[in-house]
Amino acid sequence: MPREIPKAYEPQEIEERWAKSWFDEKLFRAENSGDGAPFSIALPPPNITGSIHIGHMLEHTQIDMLVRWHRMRGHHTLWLPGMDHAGIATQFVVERQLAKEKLRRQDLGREEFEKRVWQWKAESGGVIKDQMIRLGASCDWTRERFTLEPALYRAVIEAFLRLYREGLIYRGRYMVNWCPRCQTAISDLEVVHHERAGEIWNIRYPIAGSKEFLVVATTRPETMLGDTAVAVHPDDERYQRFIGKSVMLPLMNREIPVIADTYVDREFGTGAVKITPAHDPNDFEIGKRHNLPQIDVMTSDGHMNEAAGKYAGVERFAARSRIVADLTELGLLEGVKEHMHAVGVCDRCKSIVEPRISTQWFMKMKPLAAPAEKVVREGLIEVVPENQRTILLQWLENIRDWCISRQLWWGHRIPIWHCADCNEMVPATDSRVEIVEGHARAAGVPTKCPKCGGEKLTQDTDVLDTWFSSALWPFSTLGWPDDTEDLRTFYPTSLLISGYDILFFWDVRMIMMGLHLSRDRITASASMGEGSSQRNQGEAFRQGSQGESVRQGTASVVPKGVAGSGASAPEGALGGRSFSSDISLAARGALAPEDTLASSVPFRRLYLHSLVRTAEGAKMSKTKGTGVDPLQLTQQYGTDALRYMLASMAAPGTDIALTEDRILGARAFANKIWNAARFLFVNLEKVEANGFTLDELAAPEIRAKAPYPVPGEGALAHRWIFSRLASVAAQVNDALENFRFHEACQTIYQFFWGDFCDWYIEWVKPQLANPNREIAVPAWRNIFAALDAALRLLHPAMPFLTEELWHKLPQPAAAHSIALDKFPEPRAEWTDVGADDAMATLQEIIVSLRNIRAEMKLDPKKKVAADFSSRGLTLRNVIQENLDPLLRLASLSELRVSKDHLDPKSGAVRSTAAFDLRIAYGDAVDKPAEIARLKKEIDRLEKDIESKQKRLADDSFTSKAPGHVVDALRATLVERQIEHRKLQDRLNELL
RNA sequence: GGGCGACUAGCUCAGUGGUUAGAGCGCUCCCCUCACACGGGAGAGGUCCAAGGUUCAAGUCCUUGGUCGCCCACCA
Repeated sequence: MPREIPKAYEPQEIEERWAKSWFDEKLFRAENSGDGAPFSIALPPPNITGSIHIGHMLEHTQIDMLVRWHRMRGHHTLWLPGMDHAGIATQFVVERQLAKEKLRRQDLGREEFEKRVWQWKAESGGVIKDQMIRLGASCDWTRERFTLEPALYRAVIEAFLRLYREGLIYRGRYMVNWCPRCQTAISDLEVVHHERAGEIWNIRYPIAGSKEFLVVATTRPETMLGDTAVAVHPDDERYQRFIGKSVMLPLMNREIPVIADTYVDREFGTGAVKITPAHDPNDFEIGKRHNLPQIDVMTSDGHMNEAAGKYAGVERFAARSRIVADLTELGLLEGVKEHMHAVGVCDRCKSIVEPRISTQWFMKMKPLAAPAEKVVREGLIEVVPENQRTILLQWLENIRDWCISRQLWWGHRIPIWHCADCNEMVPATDSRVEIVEGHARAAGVPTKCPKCGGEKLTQDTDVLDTWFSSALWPFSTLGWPDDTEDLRTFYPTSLLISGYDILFFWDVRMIMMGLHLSRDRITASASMGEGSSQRNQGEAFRQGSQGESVRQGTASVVPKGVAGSGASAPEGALGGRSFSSDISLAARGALAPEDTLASSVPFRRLYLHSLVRTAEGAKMSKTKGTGVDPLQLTQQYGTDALRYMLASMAAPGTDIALTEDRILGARAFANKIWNAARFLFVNLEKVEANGFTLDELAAPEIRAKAPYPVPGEGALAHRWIFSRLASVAAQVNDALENFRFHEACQTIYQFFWGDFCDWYIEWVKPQLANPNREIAVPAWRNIFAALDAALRLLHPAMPFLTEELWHKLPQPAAAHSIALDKFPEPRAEWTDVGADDAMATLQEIIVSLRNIRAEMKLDPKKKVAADFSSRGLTLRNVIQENLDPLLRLASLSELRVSKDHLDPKSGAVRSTAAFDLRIAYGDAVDKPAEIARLKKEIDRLEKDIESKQKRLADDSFTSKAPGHVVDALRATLVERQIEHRKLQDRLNELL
């Protein structure tokens, strides 16, 4: 065992060594954990694009603490890691790289481009994994998954096909959010709104065949080129006479009708609205109601198209300026005002999003939301903190259909083929995948159109939103759709820990998909893609929009083909895209039975952790340079310190502002732990000379039998520290059970630094050097056992340091790691109320004596005599029994114990209700200072006594408050009165 | 427009109706005592944003207001 322990804790070498060892040994394989109840948790898969940031580290620290805690408590524990292909984000990164070579992805072509992305993934996709390993995440890396790997690709196809057959996925032409930079549709959630000062223009639209105008207001003049109507409120008296007439659309010279629609707000602007059904969600709806044509005036990259007449080819914002200028010239611009409004931008590239009509794939959300709502409402998924539960439920109530198709090349390609002859949509025959050049693609390629027999089938070019595959993560990673051992063992997962910022993107969608899909698995006997669902799925979708039985087996089903697509699709995308729900409440009542729901939730508990912010409270941002690199902090302060700092600040529901002094504090703590252990080993060397061996003092079987009785004066501290251990273990268990990481940290911190170091070690130091084996051996045994327990308590938060120190203690030959050791149990037989009380009193006495010394400015090295007085015989006995440590810790030469009055004139006195202490004045007596102190104290006590007396005099208090509260108050009052009298007497004697 | 959160010591934050509201850092004084100066000891420091209300009892629950922050939202 290495004995050269450096004075200051140097984490770097230790951490790197253990991180590598844990990984190489596959220490955290689920198979290495205990055989208790399963505890499973899926890592929120980081995007392959990035590197670990401090937010990941917070998340991983919290997950890791719980995972390690469960593992140490013997649970069959799995933390399943993996990465997300992050479609749009990754494509964005690789496109940027291409741009440096002056290339666009179109120049490469789809296949080449995909190769480039894979290549890039091979180079940089492993960064996060390496970082996680380095930071000590105790994942089962043998089960690592990637959303685009074959097995998960297959799960995605399977999920798509099922949902498609059920009519829950449909295709149609609707208003979507279009990013002209990324050139793809994006979901509502990927549009972020920024309040901006823009302009609103008032434009005159001449009434056809008249000199009058209708003035409309717009913030986007360029869209006017696609106007197909002007709308007014039907009851608006100003415009009644124009309804049914038409106006001449300026610049385009197109005659468009004036229509009446109650959507129009008479109070806003001029009360007349231009209607552009192809470029505005509301106008889209109005357009449908009034059968207006939809004129798309833009290209996919944000330029005006040929429908824009002379503006064709002009970039959208350039067109805006030109149109405003042209209107001005024509005298048709009535005015322009500054106007605050929310501009939607692409979450990824920050381009202004263009609402646009396009043919996309959508998922009906209402039918999926109903069961999700039920499980959350009924607590089958527990959401912490509580307010996030409300937010989640509100979002589910207002859910709208999800645009799941992306015009990207990096992702899961939609498993639908289009017939060139009749436009029929033909789904993949099954969910099989084949590996081509190392990567998966759908293998169930249909060869013949079932409708027209045509053989010219081409696969849909769109890919699925990244979040579609993420939504399957908890079960796809465990082998779904196959009925695997892992799925049976670890699904539903026990817990999901995620940031609240992806609650809607991910967490909720997992709940919906999990409830809908996870129950139907393919048994091992069935071949890939040919299984069928065995269990009754419940009736949820029997009464779905198609009004027919849609829940059927996996591959045996004749595809429903166009169900839910085209004209028969539910109304609207944006705006009205709210799936006019015919899943009624009655249908909700026919949801699957509780136990089935309970066994198909993706996770039983959901904990939304806080976000890390800068010291100023702003969101961290790489572009602003306010992001913090956790690996750099790790280099500087140590991983354990950083982990501890993050955990100690992770109070549920509040964001974390990162400050350096907290990290310094955590580093000091790590150092403290290191040095406490160092103390033991350094001193052990000294006694080894006397024939002691580490094994006899600290072998596992020796530690197991602690505490050992220590004869004579030293017994108390030993009884007390084990009593503390029991209580601390219970508190930590309780805190971790409730995600109160900060509380767990604080409890351990106070135990280790305060109880273990400041009191216990100081108390028993002389015993360890005692030549009498009868004393030294049990003392050593106890302190090693206590240290060992403390390390195990600390391990979930500070894995490296504790692993290192644990290995310095003798461990069973088979033991690999503290991570597989047991978490300390709150052992009832360790609880010792008598020791707790006695110790508390002794501590109080010692602190009081030190206080007197400090106030008297006595030389710290000089030992002085003191007097102790108490009427309590028990207390006096406690003093006598512990006189030796007491004298030492209070730096006294002697303590005279009596029950006599202590004269304050000859020394400085401190009193509690139970005892008095006095240290005789030496040369200098600062009487005025003592009198001032007494007066202040008396004043405080008087106020306190008064308030207590008042409350006790109140009948309503004594009659209504619980008895123990009243009794406690009475008891305290008596104590205060005694203290007060003592102080008053002393003051009188001094005056 | 809706919703959520925060406001407690100089700073950053805990605080789960019930004795005298806590921690870390910082500050003051003392100590380089043989594990640790990333240390030890002793202190100072708070009308818990404001005003009402509920309650025997409010930092804690309710209402209103203020300041700051965040999320959601199709008012041109």
